[in-house]
Amino acid sequence: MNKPLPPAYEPKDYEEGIYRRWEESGFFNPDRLPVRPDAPAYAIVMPPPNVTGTLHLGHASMLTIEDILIRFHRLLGERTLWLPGTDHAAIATQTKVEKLLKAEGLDRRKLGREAFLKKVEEFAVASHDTMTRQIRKMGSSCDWSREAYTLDKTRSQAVRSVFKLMYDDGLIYRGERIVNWCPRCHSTLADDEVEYESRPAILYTFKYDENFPWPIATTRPETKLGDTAVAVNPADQRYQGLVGQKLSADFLGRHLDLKIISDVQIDPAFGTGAVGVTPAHAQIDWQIAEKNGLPAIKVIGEEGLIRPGFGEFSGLTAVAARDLIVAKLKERGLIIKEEPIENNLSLCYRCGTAIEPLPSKQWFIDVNKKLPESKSARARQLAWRGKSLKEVALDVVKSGQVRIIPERFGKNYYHWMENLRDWCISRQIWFGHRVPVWHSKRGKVELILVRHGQTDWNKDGIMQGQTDIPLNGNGQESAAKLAAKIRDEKFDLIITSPLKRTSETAKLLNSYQVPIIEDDRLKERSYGRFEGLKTEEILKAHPEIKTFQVNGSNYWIDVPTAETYGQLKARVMDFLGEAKKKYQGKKILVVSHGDTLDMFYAALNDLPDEKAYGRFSLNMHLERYALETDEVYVGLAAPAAGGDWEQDEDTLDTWFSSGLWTFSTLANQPEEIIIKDGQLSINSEDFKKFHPTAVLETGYDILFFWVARMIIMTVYAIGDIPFRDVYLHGLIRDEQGRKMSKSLGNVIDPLDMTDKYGADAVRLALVSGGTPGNDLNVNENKIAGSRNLVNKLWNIGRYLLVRRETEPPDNGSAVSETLAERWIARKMKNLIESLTADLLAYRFSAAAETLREFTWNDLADWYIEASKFENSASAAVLQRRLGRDLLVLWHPFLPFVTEVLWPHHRLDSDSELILVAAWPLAAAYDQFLSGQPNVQAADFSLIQAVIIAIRNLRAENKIPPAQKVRAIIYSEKYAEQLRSQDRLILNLRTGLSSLEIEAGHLAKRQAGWLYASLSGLEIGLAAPDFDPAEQRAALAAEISNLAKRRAAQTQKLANADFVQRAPAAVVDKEKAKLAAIEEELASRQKKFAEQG
RNA sequence: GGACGGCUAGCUCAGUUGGUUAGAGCGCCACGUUGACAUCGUGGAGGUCACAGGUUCAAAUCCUGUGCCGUCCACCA
Repeated sequence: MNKPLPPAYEPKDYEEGIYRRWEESGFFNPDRLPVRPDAPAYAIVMPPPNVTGTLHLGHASMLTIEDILIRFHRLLGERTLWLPGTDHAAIATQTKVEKLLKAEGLDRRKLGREAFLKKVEEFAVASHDTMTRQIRKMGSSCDWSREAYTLDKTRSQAVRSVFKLMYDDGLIYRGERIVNWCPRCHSTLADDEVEYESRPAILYTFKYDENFPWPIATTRPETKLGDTAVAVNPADQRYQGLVGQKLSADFLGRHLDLKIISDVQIDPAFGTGAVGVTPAHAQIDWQIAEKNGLPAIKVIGEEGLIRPGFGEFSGLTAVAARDLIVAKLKERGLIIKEEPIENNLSLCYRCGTAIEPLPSKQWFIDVNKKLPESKSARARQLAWRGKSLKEVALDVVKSGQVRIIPERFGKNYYHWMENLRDWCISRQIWFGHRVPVWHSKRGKVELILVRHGQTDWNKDGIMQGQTDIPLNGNGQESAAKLAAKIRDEKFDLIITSPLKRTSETAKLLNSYQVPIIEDDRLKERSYGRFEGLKTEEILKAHPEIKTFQVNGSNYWIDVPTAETYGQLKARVMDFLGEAKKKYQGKKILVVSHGDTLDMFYAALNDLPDEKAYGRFSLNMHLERYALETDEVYVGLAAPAAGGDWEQDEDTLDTWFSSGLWTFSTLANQPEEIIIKDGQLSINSEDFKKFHPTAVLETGYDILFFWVARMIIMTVYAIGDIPFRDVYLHGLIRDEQGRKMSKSLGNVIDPLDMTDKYGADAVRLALVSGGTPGNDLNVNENKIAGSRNLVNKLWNIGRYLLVRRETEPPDNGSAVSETLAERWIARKMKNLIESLTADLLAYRFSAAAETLREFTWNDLADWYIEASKFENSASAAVLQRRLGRDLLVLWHPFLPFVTEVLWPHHRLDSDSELILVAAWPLAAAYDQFLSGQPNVQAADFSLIQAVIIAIRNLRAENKIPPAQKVRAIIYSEKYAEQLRSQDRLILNLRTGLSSLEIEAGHLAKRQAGWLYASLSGLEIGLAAPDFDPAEQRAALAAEISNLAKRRAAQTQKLANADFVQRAPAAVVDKEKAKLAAIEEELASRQKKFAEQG
């Protein structure tokens, strides 16, 4: 402790050791803090950084702000907890690892789920370790004993519990919806995970076919294969009267049934005013389709390729299909216009791949459903009964229970929340929380479909329908052949159409003699009076029958007097519905007919009917399906009932788990998370003490991603708010206000900076100049500037130590003897008060600024300088107090340097570590202010003014610093006061050889002297070499300036409106000002005249 | 298209409910070895508070409009 401190602070020599001492002290842990039993709790949960790599300046800024809050509240004596953690960041991490694998020539599918997850975990662990080291480097005083991870056991328990609760309350459902699909990630994305980028595109105006009445416009011709309607604006004159009609088109060989509908969302001015509606591949179209009961045809599949069933286009990428379609349309002269436009392309926010909107079966959280009545008292207080998640989440902010800082972001929050759609929470990636849903394997029905063999009517092209024709030899033979092939397959049951051709087939296929059930619903489509006729004769006689061709055969859409495809499909759906329930766990062979099986195909593959036509037309092939039953189990673990359950393949959106962060982190064991009375209950001391947390501090960029979701999830699960305040900091940008990014090469690595300038300097730079919600531009210079302040503080500390050793020990007097002491004591008292207020109000930059000003200007430049020339017995006590308090005030900002200095400055009653010192008391300075009440501390500013005036006079008149000069001050009013401080005036860089103070006015300016005037006093400096003309010119300039000010001031006071309407205090102030100006002006004018 | 933010000294930013001659840090200029600190000290220059109207006794501050920069949301079929 006694070894001398080096003249410059070297952060590297101390930081690691200091942090270690803090950690070893245990004081980061609120349980081990020496606080009063009734001390208020103060908790912040750290926004968990993603385990995707390393920390950037944004993290550093977050850590700094939170650490300032935490250290401040710890110094205030509160039971303070800062809970650290990391986020598994499902998609982000998986994408990162996939990239790394790609470099090794591997991909996740080659590895398989388990091996891949192992790789991801390895990566996550490594990056976790790097990051926690970096967090320590910044001096973060978080409680590592409570560290959490969004994917650890306790957090998993929370995730599953909340999922189950929401499922049981009907808030989580599974449904087929249009989702944002990333073909590269092979997963859905939430609405806010989609980014938009303006890209040039071509808007094609074209006709579906030559006969179609109007052209339509699109940038995505390939999706037009799935059009099911044409929409126009209801007000559009051009299409009046057409709405409601049905048209069909032959779009490059594909039959389209298009309904003409109207919708207000259609802009009549865009393109042709008519829009092809593609429900499966556009959000808006999906909504329009829902409103109008239109079918959705899925054209593009999960791989981003055109799905089977679209002829030559199938298997092409969307872009290749587009090119081909455009080329074909051109060939047929159907393209009317091609124009380049700027198109807003939606991209995956993680990998930048173009998003493909497509319908998919996913898990959703219903944000609009009314919540069941809650049993908890707190929940009733929130008045959420009968409200939706969305409404409650709005309510807690609108009512002020959760306060957003800065306030203006509240508006953004409301807007976002009000327009929130159901939240798609399932992802098709592997890394993350697996959806806690198990599907019953036992419940599965295996269906094998097969068509009957040939009959004579088949052979002759005669329409059979429900006419009962037996198999011919050919048919029997092929059935027997197939029977041999499937001889080893054990069916539980065969269900067949009762017609001969099918029941005979069924018998031939029944190698194991299982029961055969006949079912009328499996019969062929009825063709009524056309049965028994040759097909070409029918068509000749009835040209009105619509047909179209698939694979060389005609398919008939509307056949008079016969069963429609719709009716046939209904039979099939009915059969499937019953089979699902009746034949769980069974393997069933279904023997049926061409058209009927086509409808099976459509139903089982979720395809529109026309896509299925002809599927079973040619030979006896088998199609195998597993009928998914709806039997699911939702729970915290796999159901115990044996191995008949399979867990859902999907994982959860990473924000689902981080949405639970404030309370899931306050459980220490999975066992502490319990579902009770339809509410989640966290049975831990931590939860009772620290929830809701005091403040959530994070960047405004994740207000929606995270903050909003935490509010939704917590309000629901706990029936309480997650935090009282939300403090949103701005983003850290480079000096030109650009985002820091690797590609721009403008990234400042916080570690480089801490190495170079120390963590304290980096922290201070990240806080000063920043206001909530506003971005902050940072460059290295700023950090260097902060380092200078740190060094200044270091040297103030050193100087006070030197003083203590050389000065006589204190006399115990706590009453300030000198004016400078009373002045600085008053300043310090005010500082403590304003700093405390600033920190409580999250005004970090203002607080740092105030502190800096006090430290550098008031304390170092004035008080310490003054004290060098004062012989005061009270100095020792005051300086100990000042030194001690200064360090504590700076500690939240500059934890390291203050801790290094602390042992030298702490009082005997203080703790050994500044980490747990007591926040300064403003009242402690009253004792220093109590003596000599007739002298005001403010009078020190007179001395300052005199000193500055002398320095000015010298500098302006170029008197070399080395040249000592005589000085005389004339003053009626202040003579006594000035005399008491003459040592300061003589010594504080004024360069005086002697000082006389005369109680009276300067009678006449002398040649060889320089003069300066202040209100109520005159200063003269002996300058024999100086030209009096210059002095006179300076005086003249001063007079003119004063005269101008007097004129303005007089005018102001002459204004009757001002005098009448302005508050009296303001008017008085202005009057006093005028008087002062006039007095000064008069004295200058007098002098000017005398000199003349 | 909607919303929000910014525009104050060369640069980065303060400026609380309207009320001294609009501030700080960095940078710049000049000078400088007073018992801690050149990562320092002293002094200085530098501003039509984006623009145009308005309200008011009084506007950087409140209102309206415009421009530029930035961000978010919606969305382009």
